[in-house]
Amino acid sequence: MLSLEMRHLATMRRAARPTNVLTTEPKYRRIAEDLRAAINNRDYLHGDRLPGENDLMARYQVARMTARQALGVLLNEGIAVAHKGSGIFVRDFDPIIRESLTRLSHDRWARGASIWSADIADRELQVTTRVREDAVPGHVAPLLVLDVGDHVCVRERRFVLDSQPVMLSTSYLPADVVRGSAITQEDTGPGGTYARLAELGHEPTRFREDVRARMPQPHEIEALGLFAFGTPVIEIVRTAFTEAGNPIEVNEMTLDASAYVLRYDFEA
Amino acid sequence: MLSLEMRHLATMRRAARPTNVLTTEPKYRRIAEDLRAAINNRDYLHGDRLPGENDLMARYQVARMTARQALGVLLNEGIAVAHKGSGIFVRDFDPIIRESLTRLSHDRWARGASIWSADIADRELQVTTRVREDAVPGHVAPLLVLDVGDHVCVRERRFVLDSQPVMLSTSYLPADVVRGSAITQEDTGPGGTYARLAELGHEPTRFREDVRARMPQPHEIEALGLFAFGTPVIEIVRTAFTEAGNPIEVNEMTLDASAYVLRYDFEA
DNA sequence: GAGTGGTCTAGACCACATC
DNA sequence: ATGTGGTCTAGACCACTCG
Repeated sequence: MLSLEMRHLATMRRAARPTNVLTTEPKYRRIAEDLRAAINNRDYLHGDRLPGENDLMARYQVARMTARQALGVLLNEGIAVAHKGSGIFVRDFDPIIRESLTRLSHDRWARGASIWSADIADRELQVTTRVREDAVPGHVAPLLVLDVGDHVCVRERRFVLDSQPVMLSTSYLPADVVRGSAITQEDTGPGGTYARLAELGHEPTRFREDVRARMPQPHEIEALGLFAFGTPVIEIVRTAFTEAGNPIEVNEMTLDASAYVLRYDFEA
Repeated sequence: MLSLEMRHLATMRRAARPTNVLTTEPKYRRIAEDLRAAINNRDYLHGDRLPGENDLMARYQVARMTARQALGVLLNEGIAVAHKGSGIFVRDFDPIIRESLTRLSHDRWARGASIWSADIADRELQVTTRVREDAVPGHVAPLLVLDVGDHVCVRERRFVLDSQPVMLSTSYLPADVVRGSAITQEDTGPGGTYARLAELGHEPTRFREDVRARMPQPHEIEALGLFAFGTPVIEIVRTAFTEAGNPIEVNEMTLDASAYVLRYDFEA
């Protein structure tokens, strides 16, 4: 183990940065680099336990806080996850592929199939739904071309796959349009919201998805059961338009980025 | 300020968790919550300086490391950015919208326009390109239906917008196909790589984009000039197929998630 | 019970930015 | 010159997990 440290002391002086002749990386980062290199080198595989705080303190002769800082780097990078009382483990990435274009093809949802069926095959999906009517949020109003104070039907859903929450979804529809339809019920019936909209004469035919990634807020960490560090969320804002080009629904989705790959297929 | 702390001591005992009757949030998190709430409450606006370590130590009567930990939460959430020697500031989000579908429409790139022109209007874009030939990387080989050991033309590009690096792009093409064409040059000529592929009888007509988000690796932090904390990257793997359905190019893109929104428009 | 990560204290020195 | 964040030490107690 000492030889390990000697090697790193030898590589401590690195290529010069702007002003100084010698720039030394902070200790915690060099420790993190070692661990990262070892992981990339397959010394530790998915699920393997990494050296803990005490190991690193002994190996590198540093204080506990410095060892923690080094491990914190890997947690922040999402390369490792901490299990309290047990250790820090290498993380893997085995995502759900979300087929985005074909999912919304007319023949699929018009027949009554869930738009989710293509994505997750035969894995067990549980959905909890809450519906309410409320004033349109400020950031949604312009997307639906509504005025502040106008009311919307708000459908909040939480998707749990194999007992693992994977997505939060909040859908906004003009209250005047959907009032009295099954859209205001928890169960929207066969074909879901879009089939009901079609029956109401507002069939959605064009879609826009705006995708961004960011770090989660605490309530999202809790609702999605994310690890406290290193897991971004993907935010999708989908707007559905009628043939006439009028927006009829806005759906804000928040996805655990460690669980998803979004797939978009299209033609030139 | 004392009253502020008193309020929080009052709300310190929270809704019960699994076993314990009383669960107390760690100090650093309650401090972080205060700051987050203040930001959401518009007490601090984009670019405003937040209370620093010394402020928080005095306000909350905690040690420096605890105050640092609280600020670290906001940095990790990407809500704030640290400027050494100056302070910690509220961050904003003013993204480039990347129009993904129309960008690749045939008439656009066939006419010689850059696929980027639609995205960024008249802002100044600089591209640095490196081209080389190499053995196909293991993770790319199956996408291009190549065997290990087969060679590919590798085009590495770095896009800098208004002196801010925003995207890294690595494109792989079968070496046998593109050898001798302008694709192996830094400047691929009018219409770019796809126009040259068309001339070679391998016109791409179908595209697949797989999108994921993750935390950046150190070399990506450096290459993209990211803040060290709180900024995920978006990874796009685009595969281009010919009319016959054969993959002809794989392009791995890495985007600063704080700089981009991906927009996908499509029809039912 | 021994080991793990999670939180916290009370100091210290440094590089950097601003005035 | 002062204040800022960045790094680091050397302790401590806790809750949790596992054998």
